[in-house]
Amino acid sequence: MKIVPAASAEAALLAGDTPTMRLFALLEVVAESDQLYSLQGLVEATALPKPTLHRMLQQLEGAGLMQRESGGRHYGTGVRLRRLAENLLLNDSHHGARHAVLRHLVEEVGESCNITALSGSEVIYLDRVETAAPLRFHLHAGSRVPAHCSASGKVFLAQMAPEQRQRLLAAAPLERCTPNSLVDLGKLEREMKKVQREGCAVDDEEFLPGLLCVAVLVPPAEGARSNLCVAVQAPIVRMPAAKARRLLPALRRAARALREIDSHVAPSRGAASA
Amino acid sequence: MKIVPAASAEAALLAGDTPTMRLFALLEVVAESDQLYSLQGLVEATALPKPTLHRMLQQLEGAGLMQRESGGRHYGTGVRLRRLAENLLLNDSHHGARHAVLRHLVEEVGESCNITALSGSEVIYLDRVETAAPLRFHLHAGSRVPAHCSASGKVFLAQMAPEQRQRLLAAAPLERCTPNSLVDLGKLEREMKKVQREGCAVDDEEFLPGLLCVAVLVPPAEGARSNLCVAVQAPIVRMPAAKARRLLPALRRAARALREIDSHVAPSRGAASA
DNA sequence: CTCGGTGTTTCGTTTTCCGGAACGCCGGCT
DNA sequence: AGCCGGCGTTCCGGAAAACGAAACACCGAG
Repeated sequence: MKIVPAASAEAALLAGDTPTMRLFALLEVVAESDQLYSLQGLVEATALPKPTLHRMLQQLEGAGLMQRESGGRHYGTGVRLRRLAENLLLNDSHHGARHAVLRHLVEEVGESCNITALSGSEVIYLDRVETAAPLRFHLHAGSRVPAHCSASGKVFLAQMAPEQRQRLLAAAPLERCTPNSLVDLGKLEREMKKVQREGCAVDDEEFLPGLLCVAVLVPPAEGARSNLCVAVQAPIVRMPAAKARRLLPALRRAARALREIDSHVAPSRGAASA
Repeated sequence: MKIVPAASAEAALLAGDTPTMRLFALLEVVAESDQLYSLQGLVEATALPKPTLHRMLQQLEGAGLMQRESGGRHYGTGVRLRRLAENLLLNDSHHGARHAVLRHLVEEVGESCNITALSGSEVIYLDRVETAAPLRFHLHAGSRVPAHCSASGKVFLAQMAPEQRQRLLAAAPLERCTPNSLVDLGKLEREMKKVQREGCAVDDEEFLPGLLCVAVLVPPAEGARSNLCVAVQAPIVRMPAAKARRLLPALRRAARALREIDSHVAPSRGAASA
């Protein structure tokens, strides 16, 4: 039983289940703000014990991920971390390409769109591009949503074999996010049929009140299954179901474009350097 | 005293004294090349035991630092890691020597300059210093611009392997920001040749009407690639292309200065301070 | 239905991490 | 000077995580 000391009104404590993740969270804290931290400052910002933090910083410094600044009394990000960051952004052309497709789709349909994947029984937002419209939902990339009450989630579920779906859904009681959420296994099963028939799923205020969402699967290679969806999401006042369905062709085009991107993957051995 | 076994042509084994650092090294391996790795592929690339690698990847995936792609058989970098990378580069630029170099450059050439990095298919302004002249474009640090119609973006694209560039550009139709934008793949490819030949890229009203921009790469360590550019940006009425080219020596000096900042950090090992 | 290659799980051992308590250092105050 | 309070650093025994050989599960090809 861990009694977390309530972290005060200040910044939340470091999330972290394993030692490594705590280290990572520490890096995020430092990277997120444009300042140098003293040990004591980090103690206050993270609510971790001082010796622990000291050890972590030592390790990070030794590895070149952080470095001391201004006479050793403060820590900043290190060269190696910067290099990692640069390489990462420079090289992730898969993500870059997907993002481009998404941006183009948003421009075409005029509403916020996102790319999702299933992880366990949750849907992860891999990427998201917002519409320019002033009224919009704020759902950023990286967030997670229960599968049973999201359009993408229902698409993923619908392509599973029934018993696989059962296993996933039976694991935990279906959370009711809104009055519209499908929390009944029977109803959900019928919804699956509908999704299979229509080749798309609609989330009609099942996750958040006022939010309507339509998702289609990025078509898999061949007979296989896919773990990528594209979806459009908008306030229901601006995009009722009827209008959303009219956007389906554009969604499907984007989905096909995304398949193209993911189709060619690297072999085991790296070739890399030109 | 540690004698590293000659690193070989391939990054043979993972350096790492502690479990966390091994994880980090793994991230570096994945971030350094633009490809998706299978578990087996990573076993070959890192010489780590398979179950160990499997556990590491599980942990990273659970934390959102990596994610599975193309049907769960391959791993790529995750949203959270990308966000960390972007934050890092953004915030790190504000204080410190880089900003000073930039300010000095602006003073020298008399026009607004900025430092940029590529993220996916967009260019991010890491830092920017404005000229004092009253007529100027308002483009602040942190904003993003499509790679294909910005000078910095073209520099980044030009250093990529052709197929990587292809993937990035083919994903979505190239947006035409102005009549001058290069939206034709063939033309763009010819432009790449030119950039490689001249060692700099010019954006001649391709992003905003009336805006001319010249960018050079911050030279990478050795044979590697870089994800940093310096560029000067000004109204074309004040800085026509001919005048911009006359500023190239100053730009290159600044670029070299920026490399210096990133390279010599004086860690305990290596010495070799310039 | 075997076989080779891959992804995944198990489990006893080894290594690392954890953080309360205590210590040393320094600058400001009396 | 002497005291004090904040900060960085070190110790060390209990707790937790990582390790990786072996074995298992899965799939498509022969």
